[in-house]
Amino acid sequence: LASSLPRAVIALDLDYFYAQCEEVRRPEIKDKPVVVCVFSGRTEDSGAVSTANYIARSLGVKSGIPIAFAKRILKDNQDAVFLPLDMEYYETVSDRVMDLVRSTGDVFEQASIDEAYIDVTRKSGLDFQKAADIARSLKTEILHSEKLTSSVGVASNKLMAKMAVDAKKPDGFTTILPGKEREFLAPLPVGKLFGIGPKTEQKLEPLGIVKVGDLAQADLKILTNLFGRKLGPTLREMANGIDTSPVVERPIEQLSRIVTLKQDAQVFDFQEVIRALADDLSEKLVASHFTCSNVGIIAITSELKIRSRSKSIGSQTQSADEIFQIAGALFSSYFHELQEGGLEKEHRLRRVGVKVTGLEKAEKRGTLEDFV
DNA sequence: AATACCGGCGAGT
DNA sequence: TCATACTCGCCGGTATT
Repeated sequence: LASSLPRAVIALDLDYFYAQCEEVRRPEIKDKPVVVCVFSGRTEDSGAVSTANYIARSLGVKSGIPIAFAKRILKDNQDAVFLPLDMEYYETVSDRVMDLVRSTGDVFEQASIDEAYIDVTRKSGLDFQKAADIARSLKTEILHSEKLTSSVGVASNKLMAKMAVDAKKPDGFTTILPGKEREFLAPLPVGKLFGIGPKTEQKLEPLGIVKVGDLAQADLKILTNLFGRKLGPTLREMANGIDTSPVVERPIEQLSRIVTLKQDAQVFDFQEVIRALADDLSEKLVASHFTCSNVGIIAITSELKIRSRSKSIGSQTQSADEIFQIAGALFSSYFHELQEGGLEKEHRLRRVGVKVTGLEKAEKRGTLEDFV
């Protein structure tokens, strides 16, 4: 009953995307280490590395490390280039590429700014040679139109297509034929399976589950006890190369904005910051014709603990004032909670954010002229 | 008992 | 060493019906 019909799925991943976008607009940096940074503005080099090109990666610079650390690694490399994130530009490039990808498949699903899946079951007639040809020409088209290299994976479902993409990059091309899924996965360390991170890996290790092949045969009861009634069984399915989730273009379901404060604040004057975040979110909602029914706040403490509070509102809104009112109230009550709890330490906040969920497409409203 | 909501955690780009 | 800005999904607990 749970079996899904045979499919041909392509996963596409634009290589080291932000850094490659920077290389495209400034070709002279192509043979240098390029590091795209999110400067938090606390000090000169505070912040984290978002993406680096492969020259920088080969020297040890990777996503998530502090900018100061990256600079130390590259201190003897006089031609290393550190650039600030320019999301607007990357989004513009991404939108053009995604239009191309969308038009290549029967069904399209964008997974992130630089990743997408397409179902090509119909277009390929389930002939994997044909599916691979489609993937190959998509790669070529992206290279010609945008000068961007990409990696692709062709397989029988989204999970396996993703595992295929990850098998070889940059500029990779990997096909996993139907029936060869378990053979491909079995020798990999469990941590390489998409969805299994450090925490899950640590929980599996004491059970002697270190390879995906081990997980594929693990006891269902043990997995269910450890990971819950949904996730436990799913993990074993994944390890067997099974993934019935369809390729579907899904509307966005949440939006958030978060900033790092100039300094950790005990009782910070949040009015201004939260106002700005709320305005930004409202603008984004209006521009994308969405409304939201839930407003939340995010607080990251000095100890990097994440705290959140949220509130459903009875109706759909996209008003900056309303979002700001609710976010402000949530911060107020959060502070009161902390004071009553006497958690002095937790008072210090490093980053604060606002989040809206319960997104729905806004009814197309008449323009002002319709009313006068 | 089923469903909805909430806050925390984990994973990924 | 210092530690961004997002998005999505699941879990357990609690409230609502």
